[in-house]
Amino acid sequence: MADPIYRAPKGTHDVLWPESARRRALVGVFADVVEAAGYTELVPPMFEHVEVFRRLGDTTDVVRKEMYEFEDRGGRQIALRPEQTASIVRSFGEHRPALPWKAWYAGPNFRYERAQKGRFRQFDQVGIEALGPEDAHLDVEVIATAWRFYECLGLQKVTLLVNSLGGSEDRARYVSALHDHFSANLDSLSEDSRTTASTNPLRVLDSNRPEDADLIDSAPSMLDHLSDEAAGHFEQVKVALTSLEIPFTIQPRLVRGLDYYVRTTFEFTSEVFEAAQNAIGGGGRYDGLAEAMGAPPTPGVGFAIGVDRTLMACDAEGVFEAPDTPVDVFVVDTTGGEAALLVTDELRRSGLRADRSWGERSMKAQMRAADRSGAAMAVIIGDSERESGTLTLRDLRGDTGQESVALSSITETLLARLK
RNA sequence: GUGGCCGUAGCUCAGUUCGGUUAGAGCACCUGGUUGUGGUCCAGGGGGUCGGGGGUUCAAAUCCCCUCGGUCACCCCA
Repeated sequence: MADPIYRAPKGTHDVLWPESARRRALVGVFADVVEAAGYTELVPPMFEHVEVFRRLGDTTDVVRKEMYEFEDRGGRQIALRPEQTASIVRSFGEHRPALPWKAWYAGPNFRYERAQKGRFRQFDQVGIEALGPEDAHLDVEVIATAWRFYECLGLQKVTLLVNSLGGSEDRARYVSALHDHFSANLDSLSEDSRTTASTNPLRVLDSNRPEDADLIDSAPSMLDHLSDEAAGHFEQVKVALTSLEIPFTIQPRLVRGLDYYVRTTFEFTSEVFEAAQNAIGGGGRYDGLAEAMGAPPTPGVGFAIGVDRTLMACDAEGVFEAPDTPVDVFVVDTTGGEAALLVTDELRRSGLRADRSWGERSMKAQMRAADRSGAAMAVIIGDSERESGTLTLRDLRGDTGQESVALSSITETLLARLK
């Protein structure tokens, strides 16, 4: 293939129709689901001061090595957002809305990584964040909202994994226990995991390297290190999920890569994915994040759903196909095009979707274009119509033939025929 | 950042093992068969410096080197 001069940057791609229509439809479904639960849309900027994201934690890879950072012309240190929770919480601190505050968002994020299946440098997420209540039922509302969204798309093979990381003290005690466990057996860990074991032992639990499997299996469980308070919170979450009849699996090794999570964490994976990147959504509680951003200490919980991966899961399950959006009418004009210009304009102003063909093409060619447009009806304007001041209407879907209609009544006739 | 695989028409791919007429097919596109009428059918047509550069050779899509791109996996995450 002759290389085009320019191509989309690595890890990005153009979304052409009909996939573009499908994405828009997905966001539409999402908006319906979350707005039905009282979430309102927040549209944060796509870039922030670098410091906003640094608050997410020094050991978070997303922040440490995957951010698109640059200095703007005013000397400000800016980063394209690698996720949106930080922006939402920053926005919360800036505007101090009344609590509880429930916001949803949709839009692209940017991470400098090597692309692979289901992982891109620019990727869309939809998500919600709820700030204020510490109520375990809020955790469950957030999880349930994601679950209902997947249901609305028609997805059946989604698995919900839940875990509790405990409060910050619990977490610290657990990390130290993990550290001891791994340090005692460093030799049997993979090379990469050895360094991770000292910097961020929790992350080792996420390793996919086969050499690490045994030591991960034998590692102490987070659930044994929960305080009574955290254990109680987690218990409430499990009970409420059960009463909502949302099936879940406890995954004590579910860590997640953003360091701000405490207590409840969860992840949705697709069972039908052949790809390694099988997480289609995830989230959790981040009670310390608002404070870290300089806002009044405010607990929060939320999730992000990956649009690209969710659509891949839909593909794998054969659900949520791209909507077909053909025009209603296609105008064929062999008299030069002025008639088509006027007729399409009139039809469009009356609310009909109308397209036409271009150039001095034969009627055969124009009819072929009409057929391919998917339009239900064709309006034909040739020399004889021009002389008699009429238009010919042809049904393109069935075999009901065609009829002659006065120029002045074309719109009302079409509206009646297309009903 | 590390490793595996792959780059031939707009798309999906033959051809590369063992170098040898003018590089093919299907789909898509255009024109005609049908001087006004689509979808089926038939005929014809346009479109490729075989990702790019260098090398070996009488001769390279085919062999060698470099490079760019894609893809999959690790890391990490959606």
